[in-house]
Amino acid sequence: MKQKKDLSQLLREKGYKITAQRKAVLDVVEAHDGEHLSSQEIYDLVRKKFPEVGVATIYRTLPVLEELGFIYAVDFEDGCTRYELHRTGQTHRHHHLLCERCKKITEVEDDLLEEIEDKIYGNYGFKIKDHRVKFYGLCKECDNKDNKDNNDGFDT
Amino acid sequence: MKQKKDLSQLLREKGYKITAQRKAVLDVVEAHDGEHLSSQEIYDLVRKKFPEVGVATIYRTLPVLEELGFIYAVDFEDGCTRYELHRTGQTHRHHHLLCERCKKITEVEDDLLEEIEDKIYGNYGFKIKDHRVKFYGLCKECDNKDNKDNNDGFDT
DNA sequence: CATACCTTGACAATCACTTTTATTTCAAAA
DNA sequence: TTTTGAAATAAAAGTGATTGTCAAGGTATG
Ligand SMILES: [Mn+2]
Ligand SMILES: [Mn+2]
Ligand SMILES: [Zn+2]
Ligand SMILES: [Zn+2]
Repeated sequence: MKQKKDLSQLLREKGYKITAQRKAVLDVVEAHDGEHLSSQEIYDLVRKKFPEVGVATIYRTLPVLEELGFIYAVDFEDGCTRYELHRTGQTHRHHHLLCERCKKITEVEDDLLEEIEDKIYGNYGFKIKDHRVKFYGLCKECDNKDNKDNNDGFDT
Repeated sequence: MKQKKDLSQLLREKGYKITAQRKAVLDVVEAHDGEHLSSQEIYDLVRKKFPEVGVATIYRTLPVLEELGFIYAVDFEDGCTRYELHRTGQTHRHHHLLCERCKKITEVEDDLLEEIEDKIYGNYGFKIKDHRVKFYGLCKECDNKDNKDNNDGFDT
């Protein structure tokens, strides 16, 4: 109820029309803050409230919401585009930790990249506006499990 | 002629068979070091030397070469998987700078992330093994062009 | 309300990639 | 060498996500 009236406003500003479908799609993504829903999952969720909506509408709406800055597309290389809420205040995309074992995804809100981005500007003259960062490895739980399993010192 | 005999060796070690198709695919990626070829582009290049090869073979071979550590898959969100040579000595994936204006892709060989990865291990207990990092912005040339175009101080 | 233009739903089409099937090749054993 | 069975291949059909088409319906103004 805080970002909702901005949708109408922003749609209008960009010359888009205000429709129930567009609101419904945003509602779903907002209701699932913290998750990374696929287009199909969003479609299924929208249909619960709005059974007659078409898939194409979902696929057309998501890029519009992204353009307006309400959502971000994310890619976890699982064969489909996923979306997450762009939380107000977030200036850059947050990073993701992907556990190779249990597939859990953890969000890292700290940006941590300013220094690197300065170095890159110095070395390449490339002016960075945003980034996509994924870290692959083992989450705390999976790492602990590993260490318990082979706690003999074979490290060669 | 330096990594080529390793292919046979590694294929054997992993229980894969040594085939002309697999060699031909690696040859193509090696011959295009510095580029980011799509599966289809690789297919077309392999066919020049090996006209009877099938697409499916290309799609099956690329993940095998990736598993063996010869190539990396990269994703520039243009609807297809691209591959690049895994240069010997490279321990982590290098980063890419993507210019939003001219679409040029620049490689950053410096890792620069050790410090951040330590912080993440401290804060989340997540043990990082590798990463995918893309920076979006303006390359030096496009940035210079921009600054020349509007060199009046409108910054509000 | 009327007009002009957007947006939508249904569904066909596309696109990258995978699976299937019949056939060939590899390499270990005879 | 020749045999032989598993593994790999080419070609074609299939898959699943996403996009294009188009007639019908909705939205914003006057
Ligand atoms: Mn996230
Ligand atoms: Mn590269
Ligand atoms: Zn885990
Ligand atoms: Zn540029």
